[in-house]
Amino acid sequence: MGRSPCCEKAHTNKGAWTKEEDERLIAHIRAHGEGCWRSLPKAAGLLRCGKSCRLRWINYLRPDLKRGNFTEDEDELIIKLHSLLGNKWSLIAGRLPGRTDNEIKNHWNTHIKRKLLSRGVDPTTHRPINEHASSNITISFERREEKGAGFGHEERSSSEESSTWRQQQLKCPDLNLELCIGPPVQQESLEPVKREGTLCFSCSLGLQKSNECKCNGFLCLSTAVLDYRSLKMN
DNA sequence: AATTCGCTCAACCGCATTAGG
DNA sequence: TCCTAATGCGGTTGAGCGAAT
Repeated sequence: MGRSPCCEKAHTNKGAWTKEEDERLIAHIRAHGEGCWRSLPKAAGLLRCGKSCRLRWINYLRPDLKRGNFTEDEDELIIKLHSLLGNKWSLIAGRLPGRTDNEIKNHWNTHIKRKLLSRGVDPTTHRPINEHASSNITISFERREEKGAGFGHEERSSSEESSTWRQQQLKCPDLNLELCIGPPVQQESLEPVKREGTLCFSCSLGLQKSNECKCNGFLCLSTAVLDYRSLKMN
């Protein structure tokens, strides 16, 4: 019979939030903290569904939101993160303090996409536009020595599928798109400075590999290789 | 002044994932 | 281990606004 609706649609408000609703939500969260969104509307005296309350709080009412225009640095960071993570807006937002996934997604769709196109870069693949017009490119995230057992291929059990994979390899024999991300080449990487309270990229994604991680700075990919299989596992 | 057009962004929807019994 | 409810996420929509005609 399918899943029951997240709320009683007949008795909930929709559309723009009023000032009074905002105030009720803020007051309730200040008093009781975040969480238990399902029961929050009733407890706060709001005729909204829990999802709507959560979204309103996260995207608009949270006190730590930055708001305002994105800086050039933020734009470039979003572009870099998007080239690594794709449309994983919540992960990208995790690297931009004070910005929400919704805000970044909107900014990407309205500004950054256009910016990249004007540079002649495909916003989806992050490759020059005239390059991919001639061929379809399959990006492999696996390490060479793990072919056949790595991320994206563990389900390839049948011989038919593996031969398809071999054919793809034959089509592009010189194409090696192993994703290997190194730490940024900066002065800082030559003279590591310990920044307290900052997490490396892996840690912030929950990929920390305990003894290897030093968390020395921004986007320091501790193992120098972002293992996408771990991303999938986590 | 009225209308149209394009842009922005808050909010919604549906699916995926996670947590708990 | 399975099932259900709750939460999270990404794609999409549409109201509101300013600029252009």
